[in-house]
Amino acid sequence: MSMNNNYELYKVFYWAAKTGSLTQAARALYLTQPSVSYAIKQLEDSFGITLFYRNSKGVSLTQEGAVLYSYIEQSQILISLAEEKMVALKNLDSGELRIGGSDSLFKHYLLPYLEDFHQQHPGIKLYLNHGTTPEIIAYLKEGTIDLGVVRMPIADPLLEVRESIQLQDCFVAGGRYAKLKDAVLSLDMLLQYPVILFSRNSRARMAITELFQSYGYLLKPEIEVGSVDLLIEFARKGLGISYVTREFVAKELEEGSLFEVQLDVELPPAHVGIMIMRNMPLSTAASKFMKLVE
Amino acid sequence: MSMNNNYELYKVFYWAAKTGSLTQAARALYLTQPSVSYAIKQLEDSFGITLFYRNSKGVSLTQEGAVLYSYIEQSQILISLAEEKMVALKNLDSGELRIGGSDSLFKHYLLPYLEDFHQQHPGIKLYLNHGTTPEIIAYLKEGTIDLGVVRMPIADPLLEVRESIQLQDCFVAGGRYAKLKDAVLSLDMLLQYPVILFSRNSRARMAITELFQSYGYLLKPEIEVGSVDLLIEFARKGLGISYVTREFVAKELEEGSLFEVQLDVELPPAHVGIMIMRNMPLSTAASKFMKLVE
DNA sequence: AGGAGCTATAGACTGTGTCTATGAACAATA
DNA sequence: TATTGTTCATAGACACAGTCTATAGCTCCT
Repeated sequence: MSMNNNYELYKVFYWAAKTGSLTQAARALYLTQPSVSYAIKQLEDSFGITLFYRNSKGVSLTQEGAVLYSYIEQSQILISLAEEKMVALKNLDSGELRIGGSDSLFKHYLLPYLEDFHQQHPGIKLYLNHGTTPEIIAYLKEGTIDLGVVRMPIADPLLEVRESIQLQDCFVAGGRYAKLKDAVLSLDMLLQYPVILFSRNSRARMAITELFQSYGYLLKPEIEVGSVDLLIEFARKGLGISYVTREFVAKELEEGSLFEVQLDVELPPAHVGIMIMRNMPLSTAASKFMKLVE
Repeated sequence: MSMNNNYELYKVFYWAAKTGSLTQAARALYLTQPSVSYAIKQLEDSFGITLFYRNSKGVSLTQEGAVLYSYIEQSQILISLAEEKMVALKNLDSGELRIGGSDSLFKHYLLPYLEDFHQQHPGIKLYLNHGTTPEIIAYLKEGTIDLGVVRMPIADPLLEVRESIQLQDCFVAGGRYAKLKDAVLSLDMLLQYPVILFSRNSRARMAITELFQSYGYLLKPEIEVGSVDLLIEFARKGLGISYVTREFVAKELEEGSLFEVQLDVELPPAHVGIMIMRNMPLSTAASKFMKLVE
């Protein structure tokens, strides 16, 4: 009558109808037979409708019981699927991981971790979202990505930033400037050469510009490019001296197609930070990935 | 972790997700906010997964919470539909009523009740199943019909029979035998005339044959037909004297197209019984119909 | 007749899901 | 920067709903 049913009763009803036996339903639900009997009675009383015929070999649905079952069966199946799905999400057999960052960080820093993670959890879909630092922060705040990988420092009260590895930016040149290989340049000497920098809105660009400024110099690039690859490529071709992250040109430095230009001042180190939303729980996949990186 | 959830928790989850607020969910469920908070926490703990982001203006689903919701929403909608349907069944706004009986009983006895019932409950589908008494009993036992309307007596321990109206069978003839109108015949006198009987397996036929037998006569029909309508039609056309239920030829007797042949013995009355399965609950529609007939 | 199923009922107990009261965090006012 | 009104979380107390065990009644089968 009251129609304010405990949904638990439907679970009992489902198993009673499915097995055709209150005793078997009790076994399936880890209950005793009287409990099941009681639950079914409750459900019947609440509707004012008899749902089962009771006979000596079990129970069978009445006309009305069969109607109810046609709905409840679907409903219970959905719940079972939901529970399976949640286990899968928990076990990282399924789900998604959405990361924001710059192309270069993806390629030179995150790639090995991503490969590792993907191998461990092939069921997790990876979404890599690249953009500038402000864009990444915006994505994070609107929930489009789970975490962002950017250069420090980040000072946003809504964000929690975990410092990761330290990178060292430096100036590199190719064979055309081989004479500089063993020299130690001052900043103003460097400015005699064409400099290639990353585009204006990058944090590395801002950092080095400020450094020159603090010594009273104006750093004005000859060439400005939009990707680390081009930065490397142009330096190798001898178009100028590129300001890049040393770790990102490790291969080129080793094989000798690029060499580092020594300076008489120390360049500031760059820290990579992993940003997440403060006070917001991470998805299982995201927190697992964070652990992997640490 | 345990995955042995009380399904009641999903109801709470559904409303929390739907309204985006634990407080509003509590209102919808007639609970207090802490109860809802507790329920959600339980669900989250059981999965080991955070389902909601909590912020100062309510809650919103996490990635995983949204996955869960996509399943649970459907499930809850189905349950709501089921509950609505049960109310409809209870109120007889929907459902079905399946009755077994002979054509003649449907037409001459049940019809007014059926019309009445259908007018009161237009949502109930009527299924009329005609057959012989043993067939009706079989239908009843296999659950194909809710109740059967047959002639008494019925002696089956599995059946419960409620006696309804009493019918009186009699012999009727048409104009060609007008000379018998005021006569009172004995059984052997009647046997001088062609007799028209209903088919062998009918209970009325069996009853009258036995009566003749008890007086030492053999009743052998000239014509044997399969419907009451034909019984009437043949008598009117003068093909013989028909044995029919008086109540079923009331119209013909009144308009004078048939008259009753008086006998010097009393013919046994026939009782109509409504059969249902003993110890089996009736559907709401069926029990309502039973009341209507009484 | 006896036994082995099934479901229903009675009575006792436990623990879960309630409640109230309060705290803490945040947002939107003044 | 207080003030007020939201939100959700937590603590502690309590009642009763949903369990259990034990038993009875019924039907079917050997």
